[in-house]
Amino acid sequence: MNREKLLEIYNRLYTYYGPQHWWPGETRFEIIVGAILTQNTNWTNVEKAIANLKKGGYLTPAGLHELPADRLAQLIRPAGYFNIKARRLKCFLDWLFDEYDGLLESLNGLGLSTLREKLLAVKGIGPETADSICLYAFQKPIFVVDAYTARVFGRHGMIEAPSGYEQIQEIFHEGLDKDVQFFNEFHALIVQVGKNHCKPKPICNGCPLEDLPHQIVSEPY
DNA sequence: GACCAGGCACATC
DNA sequence: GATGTGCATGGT
Repeated sequence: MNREKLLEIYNRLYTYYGPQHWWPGETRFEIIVGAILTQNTNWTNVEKAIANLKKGGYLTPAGLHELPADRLAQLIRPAGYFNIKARRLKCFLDWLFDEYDGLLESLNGLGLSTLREKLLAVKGIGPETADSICLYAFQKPIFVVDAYTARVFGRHGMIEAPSGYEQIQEIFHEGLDKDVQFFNEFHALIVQVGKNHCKPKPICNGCPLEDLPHQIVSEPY
């Protein structure tokens, strides 16, 4: 039912911002680490943490698996929440080595719903992080919801007041074709408009969605 | 100095 | 099941 509206928003954002080339990260493992580090955190801070890991030569499953947690925490310090994120990375790696011998390729063979469930069972990986990993690291067709998604589409009247993660995700899965590249680009574009215009204090002037019906509403998610 | 950032787990009611 | 809180750095 919302297909037309969703596509109009996508087209406007794509016309305005162009292709986003997501996820920023050179390897599958870097994407996964970035997904955990960026939880509630500005990406520029994550880049510094990742640079530290790269510089030390630790940005591999084995490298991080062997690194002591307190040493890891110091390296990812710029990303904020460094103690808890060090533990979360460790949880992921412990699981990866316990269950799959440290081989990410083994995860690639799993179906989308199985992979998602298994990721969610890892402490520190919630719905958004799991879906980011599925979509951006493993090219599985799933739409990633985040705070920007809720805010942008809440303001444009497409999301009811209190909505849960899966409820919002359903809107996109129902209205759109399950296409990896399309989901990739759409989410990245939503982050762009969120960063530039659709903030808690909106900067509607110059927003590519400015002339669409919208109003400031309480955060729906 | 206040506000914000690509969440999540856990406690409490 | 809903709501509140801790986690923390760095840019605007």
